[in-house]
This record gives sequence, structure tokens and C-alpha cells, in this order.
Amino acid sequence: MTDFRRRVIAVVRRIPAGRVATYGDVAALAGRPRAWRAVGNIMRGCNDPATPCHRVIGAAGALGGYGGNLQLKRGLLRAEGIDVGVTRVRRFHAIRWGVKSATKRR
DNA sequence: GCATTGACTAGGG
DNA sequence: GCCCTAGCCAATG
Repeated sequence: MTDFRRRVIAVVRRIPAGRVATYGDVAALAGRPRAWRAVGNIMRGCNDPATPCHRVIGAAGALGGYGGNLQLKRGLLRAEGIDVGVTRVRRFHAIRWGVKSATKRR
């Protein structure tokens, strides 16, 4: 468990239920705005049950992966009150979390 | 330690 | 709005 990895996990755990964050947002909050790729990589191997990886989705509202249990991820998100479409989240901007506080610069 | 990969993102067609 | 290309970071082989 590297420092960056645990930091990313901490950020993911900060995501409130019913809200979602993009990989970019998580990376920014973790201190590495340019490491969204690595964030995805970390999520891929996240074995931590306390880490709601399903609340981390793509910038366009795409669910991403979840290792083949993508429909499970959809179910979890829907269970939290999030309207999820077939391939992406609906009302994405409304449920997105962390962007305003992140102050991401480009 | 180098090379490849991947739950990504932004831009152009 | 979807498909392809280029760039970036950490993890893994």
C-alpha cells in the first residue's frame, strides 16, 4: 500500500452516499491532478470493502469498469438514489461531488 | 529498473 | 454525440 494509493482511498471514502466523483476529481483531491490514470489503476485492484469504488465514475458519467460486475455497480448507484442509464449516469452534474472544492486548474 | 498496460481525459473528425 | 489519437501516472510483469 503506497502513500498515494491510501490517499486516493481516503478521498473515495469521503464521497457521500448519493453522490459520485470523477477519476480526475479523486486524483486532484489526492494531490495528483494528472494521475487519473493511476487512480483507475488503483481502483482496479481495490480490495478494500470500505472503499466505495462504485462512486467513482468517468468524467462523462461513464461507469467505467468494476471488473465485470458493472451491473452490480449500477445497482449500488441506483440504490443510493442515483439515476443510472445503461452506459452512464443521468443528471450527472447534479450528483457530482468534489469539483467546486477541488478548484481544478488546467 | 525498463517496458507495457489500464476502471482516464481532452481535443479533433 | 460517437470514434480515434495523444498525453500522463502508478502498478505490474
